[in-house]
Amino acid sequence: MNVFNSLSRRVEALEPLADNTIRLYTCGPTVYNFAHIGNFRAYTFEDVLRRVIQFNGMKVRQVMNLTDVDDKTIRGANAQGVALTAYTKTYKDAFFADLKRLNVQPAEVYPAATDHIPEMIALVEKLMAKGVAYQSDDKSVYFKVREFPGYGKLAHIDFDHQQTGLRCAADEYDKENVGDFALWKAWEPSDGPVGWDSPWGRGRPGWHIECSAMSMKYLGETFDLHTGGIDNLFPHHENEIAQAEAATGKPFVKTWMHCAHLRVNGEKMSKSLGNFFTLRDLLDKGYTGREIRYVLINAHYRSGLNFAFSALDDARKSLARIDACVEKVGKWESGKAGTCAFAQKCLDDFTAAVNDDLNLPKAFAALFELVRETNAALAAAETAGFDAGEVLRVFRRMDEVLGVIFFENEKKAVEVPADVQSLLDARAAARQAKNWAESDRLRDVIAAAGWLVKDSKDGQSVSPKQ
RNA sequence: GGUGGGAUGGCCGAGCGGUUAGGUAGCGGACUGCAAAUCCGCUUACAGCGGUUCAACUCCGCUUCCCACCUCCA
Repeated sequence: MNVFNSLSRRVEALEPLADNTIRLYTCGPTVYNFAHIGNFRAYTFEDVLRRVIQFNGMKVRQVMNLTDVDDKTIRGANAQGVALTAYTKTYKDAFFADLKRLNVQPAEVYPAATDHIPEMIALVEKLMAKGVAYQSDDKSVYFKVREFPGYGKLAHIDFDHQQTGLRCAADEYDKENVGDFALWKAWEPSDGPVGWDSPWGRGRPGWHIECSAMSMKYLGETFDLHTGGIDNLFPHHENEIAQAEAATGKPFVKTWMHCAHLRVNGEKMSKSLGNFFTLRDLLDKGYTGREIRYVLINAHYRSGLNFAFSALDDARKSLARIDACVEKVGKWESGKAGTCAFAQKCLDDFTAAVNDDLNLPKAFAALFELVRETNAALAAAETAGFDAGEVLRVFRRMDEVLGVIFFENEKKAVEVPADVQSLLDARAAARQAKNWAESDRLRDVIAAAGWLVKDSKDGQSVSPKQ
């Protein structure tokens, strides 16, 4: 399995540092609002990543943090006059519900920042002791970027040739150097009741320290893999490296992976453009989690993904075609047991694709090749004699990574209502009598009731109209 | 100003120095009482201008346009 490492900027083999287990830290949500589909591109990318690792016979220990204390959560809680924990709980619960709708496998650990304040304070103390952090006149504690020689190695930025403060007010804080970042933020009146006591006075942790403290707690001081959206590469991940490596003197993370942004109709998603969608927005429009997942994972994670509703419509049709094929294979009982050459070929192509830096579009091409070959073989049933069980096994194997074929939590069992069933019975009788006019009329009636009738040699079948 | 990534057929979206990506849409045919589904075939795209090469969508240069990051947005 090969992946692109943002640190080396090369495709490298991903091999566990220990125990045949990939220790994976994935930057999670700030729980101040419902997550949007851009966020979910990152989470589905990480889900596919962990699935491919497992597909290759390795184990995964994934940690995803929940940032439940920062400017936005504090502002939101205080604006509503509720406790921070009560405010964030709504969005934590919503987040997990959304992940489930997208068939994202749960991480092994979901640590919340507010449950790890002591660990963060301990890490800051360590950095103070090493002389790479200082408390300024504003009582906040900052990391001294100049004291960490490797600063910029992830983002590949040469800070001697940067114009800083172009986008952000540089005079906002009382820092020695504009690049220095907050490890501990001193309490301010606007924080209201939110705050923790520390050796530096009341305050709260900086954002970056949370990930360094929690990742090292659950994964060790050096671990395999750390991921997030490309926007996290700098400064967040750069700062995590600085904090962790300055504290431990050891390499922090071996491999970094970042996914590109999602755009909507070619533009950055933003509320002012009116193209800002939460998962809930799309579900309300009638799209399913399965269809959304299909769209999100059907582009290479390092390429910008241009999201459009037409893509969801295409996804619906593509999935229906896969479903139809899988259903037919499931019903097909071939006498021939053993191997299936075309299925094996498709699985080989699929495996090569996912192991080539998670090339999901290519993997899907292998899946559709299997669909096409299978349909062709089924159409030529008498002479085919392939092993249907083998084909089904390959579909299942592929779905270990894709998670869109056997999407059980949304492929609800189809129950035909009694009134539709009686119409079907009447239609069957009409067809028996070759009364085509009545047969067609009943088909229309059934269609009006929301069901699609198909005729075949074996009689009629119905499925809910999409 | 600095850095990085892009511009592929109606739409989405891979890829590689010469061999079909794939999906969806469209067209024609087979099958079907008619549909639907399925199968077969077709429609042969790589921003523009130069250059390298026997051969470039794929390498190099320039131009145009887009996106991201440059200190707390996945």
